[in-house]
Amino acid sequence: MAGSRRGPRERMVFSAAQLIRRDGVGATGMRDVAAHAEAPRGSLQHYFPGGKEQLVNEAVAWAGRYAARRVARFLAGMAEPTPSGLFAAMVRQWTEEYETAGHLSGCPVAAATVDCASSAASTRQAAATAFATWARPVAEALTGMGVPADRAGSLATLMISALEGALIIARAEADPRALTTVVRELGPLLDAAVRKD
Amino acid sequence: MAGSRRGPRERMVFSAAQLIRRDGVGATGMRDVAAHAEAPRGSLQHYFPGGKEQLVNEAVAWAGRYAARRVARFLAGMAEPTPSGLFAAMVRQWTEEYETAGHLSGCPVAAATVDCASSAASTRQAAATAFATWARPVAEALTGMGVPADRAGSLATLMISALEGALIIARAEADPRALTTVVRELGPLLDAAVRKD
DNA sequence: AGCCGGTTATGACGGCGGTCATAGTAGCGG
DNA sequence: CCGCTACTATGACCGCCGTCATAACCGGCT
Repeated sequence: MAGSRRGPRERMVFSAAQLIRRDGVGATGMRDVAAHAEAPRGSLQHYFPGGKEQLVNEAVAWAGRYAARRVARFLAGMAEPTPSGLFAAMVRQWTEEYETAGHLSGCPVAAATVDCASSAASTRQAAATAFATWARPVAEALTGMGVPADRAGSLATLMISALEGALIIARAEADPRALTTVVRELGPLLDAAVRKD
Repeated sequence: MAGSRRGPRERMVFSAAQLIRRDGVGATGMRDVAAHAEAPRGSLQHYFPGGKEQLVNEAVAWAGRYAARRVARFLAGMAEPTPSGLFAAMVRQWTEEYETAGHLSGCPVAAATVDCASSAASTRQAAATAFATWARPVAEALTGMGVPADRAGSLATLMISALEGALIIARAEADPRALTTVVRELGPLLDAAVRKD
């Protein structure tokens, strides 16, 4: 993985996001993160003097930026972009993971929200900005496809909501069916929002 | 609350669900559950010899049945039921909670999935059946409203997905906006699925 | 060489978690 | 009164976790 080429700090943030999205925040220990990142345990307090909360917050922020980057890459790779195509591409990331890995992991931002929203205000805030970071390029892409500006933001929220919710159901069912279902049902609505002209 | 009239066992299951949906599974201790239920700590191992996993599983199952019961009550209270009306009623439960309590808690099934799907197989299974228990009456209601049978199940999945996802975003933002957004955007699609005749 | 800031290494500490063991109580049929 | 079952009570055990303290490294600079 290209991650091992990065510095130890970024590796730990990356590993934290990976472990959190699989096991949740509570079940992810600092020692686990260091081990997974093949980083020295002593570096944790050096790079993250704010402790676990800081590490989690940075992992969440990293995930938000990563999701936004994915959206940009999807758009660049689509010849004739459509809202449903973008949504399908966003979801495909997880269905592909299921096909290759044989199981489904969740979204670190969702995990952090579920585990920390009521206890750690800073993490809740980090998750909110992560979602915003993710939704912004989606909404911009929609307007670029001809969706009226006043609906683009709402539809972006709907897309991410449906994705996150379906991901949870799919994990519970250990089956990506819910993901493909929301793509199939939501796609037409999204395309119908494109301004005809 | 009517809960104190029930037996201690059911009270503990109820309390577990409440604490889990607020703090997540990892951050919810057995002692906390007993204290919240005003039940003796010693009763935990008596009623739940399977330990925390059993308690969590029962809390998840209870939440699934509760959600299904809510759906039935919504339908009974609606003069002219429509898909969008049902969805709005399902979401309203949380927006109302925000208005009265001033903050948003999550869904215990989602929390259990996020925290346990990759570690406790029985809990993952319990969450899957809870979602199925919830989705079934929704799908049946949709068919009763004239939605073609082959789409009712898919739309029920989409409704629950959008609800769960929006709930996570709303919690992160500490604002129910995402919930109202998905109702507004998804409502028309749901109503459009009703067979015209 | 000597120093020094940025790192890594390691062990200890306090707290809390789930679980177990054991004893206690209350009710009740015999 | 006995014995039995259902339930309650309490404390102890062990392990893990996040955090801190302390010391060692190590490259580069003077």
